[in-house]
Amino acid sequence: MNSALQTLIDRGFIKACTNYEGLSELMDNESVRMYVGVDPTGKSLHIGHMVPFFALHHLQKAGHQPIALVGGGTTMIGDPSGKSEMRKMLSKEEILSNCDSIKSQLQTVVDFSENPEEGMGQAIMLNNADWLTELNYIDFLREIGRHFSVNRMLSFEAYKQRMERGLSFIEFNYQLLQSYDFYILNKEHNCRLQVGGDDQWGNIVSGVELIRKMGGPECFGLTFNLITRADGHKMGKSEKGAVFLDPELYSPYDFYQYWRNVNDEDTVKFLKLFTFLSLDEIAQYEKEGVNINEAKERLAYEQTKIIHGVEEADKARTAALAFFGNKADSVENREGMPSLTITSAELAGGIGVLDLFSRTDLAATNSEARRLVQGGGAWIGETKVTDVKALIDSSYLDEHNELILRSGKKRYFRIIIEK
RNA sequence: GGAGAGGUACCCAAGCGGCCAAAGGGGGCAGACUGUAAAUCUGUUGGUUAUACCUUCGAAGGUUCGAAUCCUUCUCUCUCCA
Repeated sequence: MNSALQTLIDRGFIKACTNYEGLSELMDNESVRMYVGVDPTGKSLHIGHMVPFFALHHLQKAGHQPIALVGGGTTMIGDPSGKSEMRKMLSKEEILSNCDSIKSQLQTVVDFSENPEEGMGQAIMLNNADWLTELNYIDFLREIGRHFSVNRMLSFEAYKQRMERGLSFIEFNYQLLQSYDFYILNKEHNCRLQVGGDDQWGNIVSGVELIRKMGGPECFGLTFNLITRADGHKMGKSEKGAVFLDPELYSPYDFYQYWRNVNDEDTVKFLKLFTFLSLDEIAQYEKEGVNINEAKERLAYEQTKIIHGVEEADKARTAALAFFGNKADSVENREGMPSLTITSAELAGGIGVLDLFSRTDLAATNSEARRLVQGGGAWIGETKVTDVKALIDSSYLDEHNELILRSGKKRYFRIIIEK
């Protein structure tokens, strides 16, 4: 088996492949161009989107050439999946701006630079709007549509389920468009492999078949396991919704905490999938008697480092250690914490607890803050606040002239006082 | 085009004239237990200047002392038939 492919298998990425032997041979013989699709429906990706890109990272390192294909064209018609959701018809401008931010996020894992390191493959980013928007319906049906059998499409698992609940014509066409993408990428860029989540299996296979029917070379499809959590929750979802990569939407501190708090059973699995640590190194954490919390700290640190950079990772880690590890909580250690600045004049006048908490991320509204106080989960420093009418003034300041608000045991927020 | 069934809070889902800010479950938050884990148990879960008030049950009108509940129109979704 090809060593790069073997790496993906060992790390737990792979679910299925259209032809292991063929792909392995191809990868042994040449630098393979491969693609994965991503829809620019939002400003930020979340960690669930990243699995295929982590896989691409390993393949790029082995000298293969990743293509990130943003679905600018497919997004134009809106994604109809999810029955209660309104179709998102994004403007071209929105899509373009989304593409930009998505690219910068992908750059943390895949190297798109012009001159990648020695031995690494060249990565590029393309947008399927470039060819999809020009399509002529009649031509498309004549050349592409005739290769698809409705009977066969309906036999795919993805559609079977939708037959129960209803399936719009537009959604039914996704498979054709995605297959066409693969066909174009093969023709124009010599792309031989498409990778994606397991839910993409049907679409990927039909792309491979389309290329064959159109007289192209044998192409390959590779899908990755849908990542699940041991507790059955959806990967990448948290109390705040999706765990976004954008620091504006999900602070690096919270991001670190998300990984720090994964299930015991998931820890090693996630180390393999979401970090670049060698398997040997990860094996250290699997040994009997190893403190599972060390593994989780490592996971959180490595993952934060990849997405937000060393600096943010360090800050998040020191902040976390300061509050959970009983280390001296110097001001530097608080840097990674979400914070808010208020003036000393305002504080001197006294601020109601509810008001103060609702201005932080700890409570969205006054009522939520009230519940928190009444439930006994609101803290300022080491003082539990139990009176909803309490006025917070400078007497609450700690030795660093700051306020550290806390919701329960885990969520912290730092109030910085401006003179 | 015809017939029927529906649109309820973050999600699923009860309610079918006042006791409804709306049962139950999921999810979230907090408390207990812990290892910043899981499981379990308890509380809580529209908003506000808070023993009261305001806005919510697809949209707009109407009946009524009083509507998520009844009537009219509109709109969207689904199922069956053509």
